[in-house]
Order: sequence, then C-alpha cells, then structure tokens
Amino acid sequence: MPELPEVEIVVRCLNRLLPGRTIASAELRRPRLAPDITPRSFATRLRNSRILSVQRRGKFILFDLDNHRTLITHLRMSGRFMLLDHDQEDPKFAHAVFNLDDEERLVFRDQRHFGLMKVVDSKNLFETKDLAKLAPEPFSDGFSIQYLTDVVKVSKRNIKQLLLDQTKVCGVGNIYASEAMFIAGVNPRKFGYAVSRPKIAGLRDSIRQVMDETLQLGKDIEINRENIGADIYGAAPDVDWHVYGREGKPCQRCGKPIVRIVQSGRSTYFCRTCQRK
DNA sequence: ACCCTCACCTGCACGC
DNA sequence: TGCGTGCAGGTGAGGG
Repeated sequence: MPELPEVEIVVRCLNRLLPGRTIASAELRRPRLAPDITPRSFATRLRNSRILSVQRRGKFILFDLDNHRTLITHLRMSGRFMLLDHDQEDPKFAHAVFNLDDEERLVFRDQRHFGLMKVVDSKNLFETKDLAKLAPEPFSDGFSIQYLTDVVKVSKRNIKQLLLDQTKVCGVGNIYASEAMFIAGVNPRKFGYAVSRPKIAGLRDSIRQVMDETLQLGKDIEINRENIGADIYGAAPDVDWHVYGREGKPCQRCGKPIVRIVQSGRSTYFCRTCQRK
C-alpha cells in the first residue's frame, strides 16, 4: 500500500516513539515474514537490542540496533505497525511482535502476507541486495534531471512501468506514478526513449512535488501518549489525488473525464487531453 | 540483460 | 442474504 511519503511518515512516527527503547524479546509468529531466518534465530538476534534510530531507504524501513544489526522491514501492500499497551489484544494477522517492556509492544500486522523482514549486519547494510540496487532517493541530489534523462532515454518500456521500477526511480508506486505523470503532462503509454527532455525534467520535479504534498499534510501528525495504540500507518494523511481513482470524473485542468487503463495488470489514471504527449 | 506474467494473500465493493 | 467477480497503494521468481 504505502509509497515513499507514507513510509516516510511511518518512519517519523516510529522515530518519535522508539529510539532509546529496548526490544526485550521478539516473536516471529509467521515464519514466512522473514524467510531467510528461523523464528528462533529471529528472536535471538533481536533480544535485548536497543533501538538507536529508524531510517528509510526507498520503501524499506530500517531499525538500527545497538548490537550492530539492522532490522529491515518492507510493508509491501498491507503491512502496518502498531504500538499496543499490555492490556490491548493483538490484532488479526499479527505476524511479528516486539516486546519493548512490560507495558508496550510493537506489533507488525499484515493482512495480505506480502510484507518482509530481515535481520542483517549493520556494517554492510547498504550493500545488502535489497538496498544496493535501489535508485537514488527522490529528494537527493543524485536524483537529478540528468540522471532521470539518462535512465528514461534508454528505456524501451513505457514510462509508467519505468516509474514503478525501484532500481530506476525509487519510492514511486502506483498512485504517485499516475499523479506525477498528470502534473508533468506525460502520456503514460509513451515509451521511455520517446519522452521529450523537457517532459523528463518536468517529471523529475513532479515526482518530488506530489511526494512533498503528502509529506506536508503528514507533518502535523503525531503519534504520542494520547493516541498510542493507533495504527501507525493510519498516521498517513488522507490526500485528494489529482487523477488516481477518479475515473470518469472531470480533469482538474481541462474538465474532460479522467480515464483508467490497465498497464501490466495495474491501473493507470490519466487525462487524454492534458497528457497527450 | 531485459521484460513480461504470475504468484504471494485477505477483504471489500459491486452486480445479479 | 449470498455468491461470484474484480479490485486493492508491491515486488520477486521464473520464463521467454
């Protein structure tokens, strides 16, 4: 479900709640959540580790621990974190539980069972396969117009699919792809090599813009004592999308109906008039 | 090396 | 009310 901005907001919440706290014990209740490791080893590697900080790389959430290990998690479609008091019951699909102390525990729940966890050595964290191949962070200098132009111009795939490729552009998912292409006026069916240089430059900016809009909305959200036990993913703000999910509704720019098409099995929403090129 | 299709799951909204 | 269908914000493995 979540794309970069939603993951970033989750990370900010986790960072207000967790650094300095210790995972007294950890339970991997659904072994396939962490397929590289046994539940026993999962528990051993995390037990009595103090959380130093929580970071994000692409859509991955990284818990930096004081035992020189990092817990890598990916929410995929439906993964969520919850911080629960001892008297609160586990939700359905609680696939991993981190007992912080007698009072509170962090629960990872995941209805669709797509989420993933790994425990790796912190030393080579960014060389681990999952992270090493990711494209530059969208808000970093590395995500330059030159970079995006180089990537797009050599591609034979359509621009929509390219935007979803985390090794080319990271953090963009199905919603932000549609949104960014709408802002930049780019036709989602265009092959990469056929997208003009000005349009690519516009895309670089619009990717940042649509992500920043959500981050601004999420800025004021605090998970604290008042709403502890809240679903931390629920911390993501409600956003009014420009085109996503608006099939048949008028384009905000020209008034013509937004259309929905399917590209490699996934919905794309766009305006045929404003995104002709 | 690249690209596509499928697979991994549950739940919800919809039409009959 | 119940059942079938299609859809959901992600990605990797496997095949061409």
